[in-house]
Amino acid sequence: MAPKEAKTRQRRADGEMSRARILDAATEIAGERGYEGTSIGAVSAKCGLPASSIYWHFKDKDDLIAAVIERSFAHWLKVWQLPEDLTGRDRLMEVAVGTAKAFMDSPDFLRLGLMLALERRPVEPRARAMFVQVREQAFEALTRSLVDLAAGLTGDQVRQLAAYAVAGADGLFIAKEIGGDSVDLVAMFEMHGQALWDIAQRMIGEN
Amino acid sequence: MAPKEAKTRQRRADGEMSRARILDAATEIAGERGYEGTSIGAVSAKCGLPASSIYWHFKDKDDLIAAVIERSFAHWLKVWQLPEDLTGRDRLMEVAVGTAKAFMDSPDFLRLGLMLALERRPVEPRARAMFVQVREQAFEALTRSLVDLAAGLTGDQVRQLAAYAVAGADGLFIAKEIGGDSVDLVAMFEMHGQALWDIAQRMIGEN
Amino acid sequence: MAPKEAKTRQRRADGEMSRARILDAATEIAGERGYEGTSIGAVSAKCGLPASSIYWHFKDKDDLIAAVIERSFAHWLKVWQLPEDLTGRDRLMEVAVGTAKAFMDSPDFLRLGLMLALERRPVEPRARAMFVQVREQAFEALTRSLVDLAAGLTGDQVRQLAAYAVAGADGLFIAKEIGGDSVDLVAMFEMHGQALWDIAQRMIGEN
Amino acid sequence: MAPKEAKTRQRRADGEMSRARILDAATEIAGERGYEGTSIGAVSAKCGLPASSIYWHFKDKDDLIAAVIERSFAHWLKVWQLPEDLTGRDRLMEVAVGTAKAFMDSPDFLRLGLMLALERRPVEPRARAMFVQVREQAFEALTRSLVDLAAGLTGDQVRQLAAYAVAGADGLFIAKEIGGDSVDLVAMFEMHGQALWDIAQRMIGEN
DNA sequence: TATGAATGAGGTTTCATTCAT
DNA sequence: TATGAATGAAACCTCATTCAT
Repeated sequence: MAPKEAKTRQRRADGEMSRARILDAATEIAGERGYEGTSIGAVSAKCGLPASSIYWHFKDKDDLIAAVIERSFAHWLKVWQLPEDLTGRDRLMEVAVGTAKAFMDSPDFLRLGLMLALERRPVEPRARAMFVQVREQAFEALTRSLVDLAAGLTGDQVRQLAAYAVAGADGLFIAKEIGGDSVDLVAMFEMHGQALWDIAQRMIGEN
Repeated sequence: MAPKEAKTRQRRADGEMSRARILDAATEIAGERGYEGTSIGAVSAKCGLPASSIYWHFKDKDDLIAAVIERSFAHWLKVWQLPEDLTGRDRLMEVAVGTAKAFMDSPDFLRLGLMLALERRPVEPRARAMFVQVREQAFEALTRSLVDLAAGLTGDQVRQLAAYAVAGADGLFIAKEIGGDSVDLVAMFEMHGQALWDIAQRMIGEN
Repeated sequence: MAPKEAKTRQRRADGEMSRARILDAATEIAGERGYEGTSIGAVSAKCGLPASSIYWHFKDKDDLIAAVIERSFAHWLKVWQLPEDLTGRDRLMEVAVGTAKAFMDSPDFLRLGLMLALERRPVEPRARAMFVQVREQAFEALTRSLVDLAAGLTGDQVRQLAAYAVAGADGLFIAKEIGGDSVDLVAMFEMHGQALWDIAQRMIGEN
Repeated sequence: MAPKEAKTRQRRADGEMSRARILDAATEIAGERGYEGTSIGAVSAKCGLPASSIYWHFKDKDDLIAAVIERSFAHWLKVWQLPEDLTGRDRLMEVAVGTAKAFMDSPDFLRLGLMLALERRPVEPRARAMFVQVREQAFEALTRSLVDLAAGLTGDQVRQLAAYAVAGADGLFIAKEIGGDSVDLVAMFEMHGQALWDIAQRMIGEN
């Protein structure tokens, strides 16, 4: 049905601002309902702009969700700071706890990303490719950081360690999503940090 | 050209078989595309029965997907056998490797379940509730098994350990889903088993 | 969806009783929702018999609703007794009040009938024809009775009077349906009886 | 063959006109077939706009039918003019005859309204509420007019008279709907006017 | 820089009905 | 005397998208 008059009539509409409003709405909805669950109509209703305006700013739905991922990742990188020199157990634990807090602070990015990552679609959305790609970037950064932590490990071992670190983080995020308040995410991440440290030490010892 | 599977019009009514065919189709599609991505039309096309017949066997889409989860979980439990007495490092590693293999053998159940678990919908699908519930069952079973492994741990510690075990498994599954052949799931699960063992030992030592 | 096990398992099912159960359910639903609003599925759910059983007892939906009208009319005739000799004002008022009570006692028949009567469908349901026909019977009976009341009126005048009597009754029924408890149907019918009496007297005077 | 009405694809967006076309089609169909009998598909076919366009202009079917009632009532009020001062028998007869003519001129409004009024649905359509409401307005107006006619009546008596007037009108409308050309609606309404006059006089005399 | 209106495809579900048993 | 299962058509409605302004 014809949308009722928008509450705040935008005189002299500002393109950037409209784009941001659309992205805000799409981020929220997509973070909760995934790709298919995010309809242009729902985004339009949430941001107050007509659906056709969304198509002025974004080529199509795929483009919109990809932009959501892109912006969310940039935001995420601001929240989750990985130190250049990840040396020593204490630094590792700091990063672990920081990751837990970043997850709790802005879970939408990872929730949407994981939903996208799990789907197997005939034609893969650009958004999924984008998530996998930015995730890869994060993985590379983590790998570089871990080199400092675990001098004495082979490149393969470092990568395996990084993969395990990421997997654990994903899994703990899901645990928190399912368990809600009953899950102490910080404690779980401390456990994870400890596990990573132990694994690294054992690897070094075995080399 | 190879002859199309003869579209044997089911004259002889065989409800159980039809139900199974519908569930087969729905399991495959939902495992790949998630809840929203699974359309009744697609299920109908895949199983050969008209959409209206699906509604003879299932009340609605929600009911169908919930049935998919239910049956997939039963199947999963047959593939993934948890020993009653999980004692010693070797047994733990066996379970870890077994889990890896079970994941590779039938990934649809967990893929669909995780997609459901991640979604935040205005009205929660029964299927999600069902997944969370069967997952809880699995968690309880694991907790019971771990008691044998780690005599000397408090109940809270065992539960934390179990939660970490499950989270790691989820995360590694996702890593495999994203990374495909480049991920050696068995090796990763061995690492996870080792990590769990280390954590348990450390906890016991600290008590 | 496949209907859940019927509560009372009918061993040695009795055809007449099944038919009656179906008619009971259909009468209730059709009396509330009209022809289109009455679905075989809803009747099936209400009477506990599968839809296919309804087709064993009735040729099609049209046949079912026609049977509802037929049975309801028979029931109505039992409740609403028109005396053979409608002579004098008192008798007229008795009939008026009796009609009011009959309406309140079993409103389903007239409600469904009027809904059917008002509809203009490309192919007219048998049920509508049946209602119009039984209504015609009632009209004829009333006309015969009124002859006694109003000796001195021409045939045309009697028929006009009967038509006005029926119209008033219909209208008052509708007023009660819309107004509910706020309408005193008996009082309104007493007014109607008085009006008919006045009209008849005036007609006689004018002849 | 006469050329089909050129299917002038409305390139130039003219919302008001489209809305009117939809309402025209819906009014005609709903006036003949009632709420359930009015399918969006049929309205779409009749007005030439795709079904999805109907949903641009109206939230849902309920909204559409309610709009039909609203517009039909406005139209009805233009055709049926009730004088402010309804004094004297002649004025009353004029109104009666005017009502008969208005019914014959545009029967759709009342036919649909009565069908809606008779239905008892689990969730009441907005259209029914709207009909009952506009009918109430008409009733109030009539009550006010009758005050002039019957000075000397109590408020309750005037309301009862108005209710009887409305009921008679409804009933006569139905008689015409069923009887068709065999019913002389104007003559019947003259009878009704006379009856109302007699009742009023009798009431005044009795007070 | 935007948007009102439109549109065809497809979504879920219900419909009346049939048929083999 | 029934009924489980099936079925095509059609119901209501939402979808992503386009286009003229």
